[in-house]
Amino acid sequence: MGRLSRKVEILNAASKVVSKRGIFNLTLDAVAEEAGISKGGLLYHFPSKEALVEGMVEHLAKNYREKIANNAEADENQRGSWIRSYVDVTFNQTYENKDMNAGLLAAKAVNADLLDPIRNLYEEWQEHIENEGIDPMKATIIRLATDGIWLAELFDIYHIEEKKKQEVYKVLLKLIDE
Amino acid sequence: MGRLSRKVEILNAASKVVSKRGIFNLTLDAVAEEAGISKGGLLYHFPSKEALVEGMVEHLAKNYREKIANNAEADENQRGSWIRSYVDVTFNQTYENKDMNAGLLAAKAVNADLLDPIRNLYEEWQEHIENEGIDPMKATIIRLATDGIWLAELFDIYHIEEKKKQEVYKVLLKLIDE
DNA sequence: TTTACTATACTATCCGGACGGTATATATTC
DNA sequence: GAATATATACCGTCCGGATAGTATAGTAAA
Repeated sequence: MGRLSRKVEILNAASKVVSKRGIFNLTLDAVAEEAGISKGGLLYHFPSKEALVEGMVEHLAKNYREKIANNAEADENQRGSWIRSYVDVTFNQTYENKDMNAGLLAAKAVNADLLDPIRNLYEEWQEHIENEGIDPMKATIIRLATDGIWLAELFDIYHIEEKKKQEVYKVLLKLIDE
Repeated sequence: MGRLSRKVEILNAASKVVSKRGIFNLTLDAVAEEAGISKGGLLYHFPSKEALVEGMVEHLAKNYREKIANNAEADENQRGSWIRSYVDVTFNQTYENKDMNAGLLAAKAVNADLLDPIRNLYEEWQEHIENEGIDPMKATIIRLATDGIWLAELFDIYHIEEKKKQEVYKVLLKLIDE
């Protein structure tokens, strides 16, 4: 297997379509074209649009879960490693964040039940964050503030200057260790 | 004018459709039915779907702006009145919050430029929050944490227990006055 | 009679998904 | 090893239904 599986390629294409062209252009034709496959081929792998979105959410939940977990494990300081990892990953806007947003929007649009894997993720993280030696309330507030950044970026609502964003980032990290 | 203007009724109906049935069901027919009007009547008031969504966003931005401002003015304590108002309104989940979410999602889906009034609102509030006697960084973090609650409720992603939510609320309010 | 509003009928486009095929690889049987 | 069968992966067309938007004729009130 020298390349990503076709399924994963399709899922990435779907995220790309949403990110670049919006939910209303998440059509089977558009995804097929972006993935370089025919519509028939797409439907072979995902028998319906809903199945496609389901796949998107599951895939991104898996990726994100691993990313945060690996990041937390790599931290030499155990205390607060999960909340630190969460803050890190959210602030370091990567392509995964975009995929996350695309998946969230797609699931919310197609069928809110498809958000379940994200709900599970959210609760898992909260569980970790509240049980790693940091005052739970403080940890929760740091987490929520991080989610606030996420909201602003999801809707591109608040053009926070990079410098200011980095300051917030630093303050949140410092708060963890106080 | 003993009743709301027809336009406003239509805008409320549109928000309701999005809240109850999702973005993909924000169709002219569905909005017309929800508003108790014909499709022709709807198109008389809003000549296109985009115009309708534009109307939604402008209307909710106006309402929200007034609501936060009134709340801030009614506060006997000047210091921190805006951030307090912002936290209050966001935590007290009202129908306006639902409308806000519906409008955000609709604008994001139809044409992200339509989010401009929200961008303006966001920056206005930030301006107030950073200049009312509270340490700007602290105020920003409180605001972001509040937005985190907003994100969770927008996607119904985190089933925070009401009790816990109220604790967070209280802690944020207390932080303002520290 | 103008303005504000409503209703109905219709058009053109788009989209999900079904479907009939094709190509290739691997087993199985004789 | 030739012939037959089966599974997997993929392609491109077609169709019914939904939807945005148009055209037009009407009503109520000021």
